[in-house]
Amino acid sequence: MSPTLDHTSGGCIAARQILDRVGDKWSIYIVMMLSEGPVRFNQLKRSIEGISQRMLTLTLRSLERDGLVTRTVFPTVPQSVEYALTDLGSTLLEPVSALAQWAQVNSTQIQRARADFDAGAGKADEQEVAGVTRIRFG
Amino acid sequence: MSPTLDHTSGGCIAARQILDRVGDKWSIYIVMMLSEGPVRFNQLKRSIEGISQRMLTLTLRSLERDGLVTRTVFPTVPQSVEYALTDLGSTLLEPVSALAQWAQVNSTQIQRARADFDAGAGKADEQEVAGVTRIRFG
DNA sequence: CCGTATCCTCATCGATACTG
DNA sequence: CAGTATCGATGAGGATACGG
Repeated sequence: MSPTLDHTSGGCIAARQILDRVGDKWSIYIVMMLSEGPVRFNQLKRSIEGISQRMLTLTLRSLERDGLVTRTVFPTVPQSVEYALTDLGSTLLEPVSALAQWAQVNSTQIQRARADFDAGAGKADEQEVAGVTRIRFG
Repeated sequence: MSPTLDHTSGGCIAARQILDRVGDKWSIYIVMMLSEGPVRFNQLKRSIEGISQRMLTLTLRSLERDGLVTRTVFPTVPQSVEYALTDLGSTLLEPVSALAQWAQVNSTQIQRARADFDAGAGKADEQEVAGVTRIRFG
């Protein structure tokens, strides 16, 4: 393990804040769709399976507010609006991709752990119980 | 920017799954508290500001189910229970810390973006509007 | 000390309908 | 095409009380 992992109080707060930002239901989908260049509103809506118009608007506004995406209106008729990652938004892709990669690498292990846990649920004699290796003093 | 960022369909799914896992309100706090060694239930409860007993239990169960933490019961009187990261849980700390570091580095920039956005809200003449640089065709 | 059970609240999000 | 407005369901999560 790396000895330089940041698990200080500040690190916790920072982690939570960014997870609040990008941990919602749709943000990463949008960020990843925009990773290759600007995309129009309805293009996003079509390519992100299951997103509602409402949530697409809300999530884009929120990303725009945080300086992660830009919104550009083209006054054509009918109008079209393009969304694109800012430089800041682009840099976010790196740690997010690292997380995604971790997930892909360890997904089978997690699935097995879940299956094992669910299989053993309720069986008291399968629970891990340590012997009394220490006496309480206090 | 790195040319090897994974924004494939599989990468999206993987990202969402891990964010569902670790993006909830309390998981990172717990994982980070356990990063330096085993901690007992009530120690966790005391050190994680604002967590309820209910949510601590639920989140720990969920982390245990996914093979990220272990639960060890010491049959002392009264009983004590220690939680610790598994090897898998430890490896998760790295991408999570990367995210936290990104958040810390860019937090001021985000705060300013928010302030700017909120200040300009409602003022139509401040919105970014592109000229008609292309004609719609179909 | 370490939980589980119950109730209650509030934010999130989908569905639908309507505007420039 | 790109939104906004409104409503309703759902579920996450806090408070509290109780049990092993």
